[in-house]
Amino acid sequence: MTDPAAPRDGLPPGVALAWGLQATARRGPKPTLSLDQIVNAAIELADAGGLAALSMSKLADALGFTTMSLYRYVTSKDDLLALMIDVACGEPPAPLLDPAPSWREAIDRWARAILLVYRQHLWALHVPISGPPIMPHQLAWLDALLRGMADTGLSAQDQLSTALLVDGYVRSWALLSDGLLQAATRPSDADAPPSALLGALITADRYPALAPMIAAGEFDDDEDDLEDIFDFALARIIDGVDSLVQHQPAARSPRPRSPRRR
Amino acid sequence: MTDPAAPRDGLPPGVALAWGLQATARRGPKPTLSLDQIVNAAIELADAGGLAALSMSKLADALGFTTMSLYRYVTSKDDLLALMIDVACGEPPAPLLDPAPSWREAIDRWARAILLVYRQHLWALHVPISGPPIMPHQLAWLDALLRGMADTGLSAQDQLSTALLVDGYVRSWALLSDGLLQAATRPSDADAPPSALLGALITADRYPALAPMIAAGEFDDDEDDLEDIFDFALARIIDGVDSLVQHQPAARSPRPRSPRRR
DNA sequence: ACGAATTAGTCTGCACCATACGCAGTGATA
DNA sequence: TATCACTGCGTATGGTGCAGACTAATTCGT
Repeated sequence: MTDPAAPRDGLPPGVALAWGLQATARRGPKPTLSLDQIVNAAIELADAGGLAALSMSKLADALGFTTMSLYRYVTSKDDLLALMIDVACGEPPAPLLDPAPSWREAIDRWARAILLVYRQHLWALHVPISGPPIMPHQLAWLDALLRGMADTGLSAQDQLSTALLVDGYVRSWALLSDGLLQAATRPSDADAPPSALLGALITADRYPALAPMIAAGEFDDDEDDLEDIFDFALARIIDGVDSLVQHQPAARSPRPRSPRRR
Repeated sequence: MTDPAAPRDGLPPGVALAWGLQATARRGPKPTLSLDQIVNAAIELADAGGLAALSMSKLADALGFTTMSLYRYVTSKDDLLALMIDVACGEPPAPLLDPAPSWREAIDRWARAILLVYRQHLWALHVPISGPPIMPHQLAWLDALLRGMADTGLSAQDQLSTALLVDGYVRSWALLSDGLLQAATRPSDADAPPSALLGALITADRYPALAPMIAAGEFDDDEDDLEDIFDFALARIIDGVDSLVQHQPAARSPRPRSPRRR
């Protein structure tokens, strides 16, 4: 309880730091390190080599300090990860905050913008979610998306649900597409062989719908195909929202919230 | 290269095992363990305590063997994880394979069925994706979904993209909803306080769209709200596919594949 | 029937991990 | 000036995945 990162009531340790509310210390030697340095160096390491490449000792080495000195700034590695995610998200780019020609366009732009972020910091998606988003930058992104949906006429709940849908798909897509690309650009030790061998295993009687597609080569995706898949899915999501918007013009409440208990 | 798990050309080690093509060994003492035992015990451990609770030594302890004995059956922990995922998926339940009244219904049922699986084996979603799905049960699930979409009239590529969309959203939803529920059912050390404190931090000038929603309590989700969110998103996805099906009745090819290079 | 070949499980050891704890020095405050 | 909160470091603990040598069991070729 003597760490400098215990500033306010109830808040989880890292969260308070991210909002910049630490009771600035006075006594003692000036810190030669700073939280910013640490977090940025950690992001650099994780960007380069994934979460596996980020250990407290490697991070300390990169900064020229010993492992344990980091714990003066961060209460645990999980804490550090939370801060890293928030910094890595960054502020939503300015064009996203300008009013878009339509909410369809707004969602589309938002999804593509955050996909870039996720791709750049893929490790962030591997950090387990431990609660609702409460970090400033995450909320800023969410706010940007909600602003774009303002003129859909949807209820607040539906807007939130839509935001979760869009973000959720982008996240899983970022993970999947990276896995596919990485597999495709590997030394080929397990590239062509499976394609042939699997063709023999995926028989039409066990996989009646899949087998013909494999045989037709629909699985041999290159990078452009992957982009097509994302475009397709995003368009489907937006169409799905659109069909709701069209059919429920204004002041709708077709999905009443379950009555509040307690 | 002397392990019994090196069966066929090119295939990654675990994959071959999952398809059941190991060159059955002859000489030497009879194995007292079996791959099934190991994988099932590992799944049990992971189900109970997450991926963090699964270490080779804990697994060996649970089976009453030493750590290293496991490596006679499995070439690496990653290998084990791949096998675990395949077994944990299991065969798609029978009702999913019966023809549904409509493809809309088929997608809906499939998504809810696989959500149950993901919820039961959440750890599986934390294992990084390392390539296209090539395990038998994963492909069986994919095939089941594709069968349900057969009468959409969509191209094979669009069907695949749709499948990826549905699965991708379910995955991210399983992860998120678990995180939210876990946070909500925690000892309350960080439950009520943030809600109040964050309200003060999330100001209307920095978060113009979000702040009113927070103030209105749209964020205080209970379990039923979470189900509503999933229902909503799934309906949006299906609607989005529907709008494409409606506008492109048959034999469509509006999204030409990018021309094959190489 | 017997030795050779092959395999199952164990043991030891290595490199690495997060982090608890205590200590030395620093430097602003009383 | 004396205090003492604070920074940064060293050491230590108990964990991880896994390489490699070793023992004992089993089966094949002869």
